[in-house]
This record gives sequence, C-alpha cells and structure tokens, in this order.
Amino acid sequence: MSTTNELASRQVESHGHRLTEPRRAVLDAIVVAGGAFTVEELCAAVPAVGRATVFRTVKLLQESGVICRLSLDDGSVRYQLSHGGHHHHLICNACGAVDEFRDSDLDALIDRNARDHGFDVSSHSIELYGRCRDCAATALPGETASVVRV
Amino acid sequence: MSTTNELASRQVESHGHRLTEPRRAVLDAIVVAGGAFTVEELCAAVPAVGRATVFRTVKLLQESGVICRLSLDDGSVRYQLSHGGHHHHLICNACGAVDEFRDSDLDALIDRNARDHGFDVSSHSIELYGRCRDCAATALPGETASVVRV
DNA sequence: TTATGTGCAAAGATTTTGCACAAGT
DNA sequence: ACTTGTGCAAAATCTTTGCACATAA
Repeated sequence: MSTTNELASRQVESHGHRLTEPRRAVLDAIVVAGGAFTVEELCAAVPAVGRATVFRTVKLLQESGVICRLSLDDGSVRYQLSHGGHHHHLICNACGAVDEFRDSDLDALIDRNARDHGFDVSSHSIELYGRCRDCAATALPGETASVVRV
Repeated sequence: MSTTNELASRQVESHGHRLTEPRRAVLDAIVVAGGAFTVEELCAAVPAVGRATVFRTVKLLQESGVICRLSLDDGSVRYQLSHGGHHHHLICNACGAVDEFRDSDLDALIDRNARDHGFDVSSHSIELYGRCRDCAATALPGETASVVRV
C-alpha cells in the first residue's frame, strides 16, 4: 500500500499539485478500497474531508493518471486505481470486480479501423462486461459461457 | 426520415410498448437531430412533451435498441440513433459528429482477451475519440495525425 | 374497457461554485 | 509571504418518482 501511495503521491506532485493532508487521506481511502469505488463511497470513507474536496481530488487524480473512470454497463460511473499506462477493463456485472488487460494487437486493429474511416484517433476506450473468473465459476453447470452482443 | 421512423416505431411496438403521440414526437425529434443529442436538447426540441416522458422514452428506445448511449471523452453522456446491430463509435471531439464502424476481427480479439482472463463476456463497448475526417482535414499542415494513448 | 402511458411538480442524486479561512512550500 | 487548497453551504445539473388523468389497442 505505501508503495502504491508513494507512486501516486509523486505523480500528483509532478503534475504541479501540492500533496496536502486531505489529498493523502483520499488517496489512502482509494488504496484501501482495493477496487472500483464511487465518489460517494470515498466521501463516506473519509468523512473528515469535505465533499467538494473529494470531488476535486478525484478529478485531479484522474487528470494525473492515478485513477481511471469506469463507465458501467448501466451507465453509472465508478473509479479505480490505474495499474499502469494504457489498458482496458474487464468489468464484472456480478461482483463489481474490475480487471485490466492490454493487447497491442487490439490497439493496432483499433488504429487500422480509425485510419479506414479517415479518423484521427487521439484515444480510445474499451470495456468488457460480463462475469469475472470467480463469478463465472459460480454459474450453474448448464450455463455455458455464451457471447451475446449488444 | 419516414423510413427510419417506421423502423423505430416497429421496434418499439415489438418490445411490447405502445406507440403514443409523445413517443412519436420524441422519435421525430431524434431523427431530425441527425446526430448525437442530449436529453436536454430533446426536451427543447419537443416542448409539448413532458421532461419525465422524454427521459422515459429515451430509456425505452435505448432498451429497444433504437438509440445507443455514448460516453464522451469528458464523461458527458449523449445518445444517437443506432444504425444497426453491434457496432462501435468514432466520436469527434471537435465537431461532435459520431460515426459507427464494425469489425468482426476486433470482436474476435476482444473475445480472446476475455477468454485469456477467464472472463465470461456478455457485451463490450469500444469508443474512439479524436477528429473526424472533415475536422482532421481542417488541421494545420504540420499537425500530423499522431496517436497519443490515454 | 383496461392496461399503459403522460404531465406536473416535487424529491433525489450528483456535481459544481463562491467565498472566507487554512495550509503547503 | 503568498500561492494553492479546503470546508461549508448554496446552487446548478441531471434524473427519477408519485399520483391523478389521458389514451392506445
């Protein structure tokens, strides 16, 4: 935890922001959360820090690349500690767990599609929704992993 | 326009929903909008229809697959007429235009990644952000299309 | 006729802002 | 010191809900 925290702290400072007490507290709460969280949950976890500051800190951390925004299946928004650079998400609809993955072939294919459309891509986001390994294991025997496109 | 509208209407009815006057009005406004829109814009376009009904209709159309939700780069939400089945989006940050594309290789690669992680995918969403063909053409000569990952 | 849908206004939920005060460097 | 950040409470958004009335099939 302290390692993650130090990394994040440095990242905040390198973006020209002060490392204040409230920000440390929010950062700690995020690390403790251990997974995806809402601003609401953060506020509850750090009651000493004002609501507005939590929102401001979340935005700041997002811009510093410390956390990333998750768009859930149902349209709700959550955030999560970013475990590195460019990546995509595997979001479990059952337990809420969020895993990351990266695949340069996938990224290359994305770029090709963009090029084919004369589109100048600056970024992209990919989110997979379904059930994580653990939740899939809990599935009934007959329930084969089927792919239903939306 | 009438064609699009009839298709959508049928789609609404096939989902067991009545085709009411307010719903027709909202549908018309969506077709007239011609691109991505917000609920707010719809409300303004169809002042005769109550705000709540516009929200309810948008949700209904979304569930019927008539329109799809777009998560913009900045986190804001827009909707757009869906031009068919499974597809992905090319969202222009400059003019707001939204194009669609589909690529089965891409989808296959997505599925492979999921499998590699023991993840049971039920759906996925891919959004590319950048500049559309037209806006890219407006770019300054020196500005080569560079790919900056987020 | 009768299940569905609608409008309105109020309630919720979520996020931002203004401003006086506090704190980091 | 002096810039940057914070707390609070109010405001601005955005979305949903309760309920009496209207309407499509």
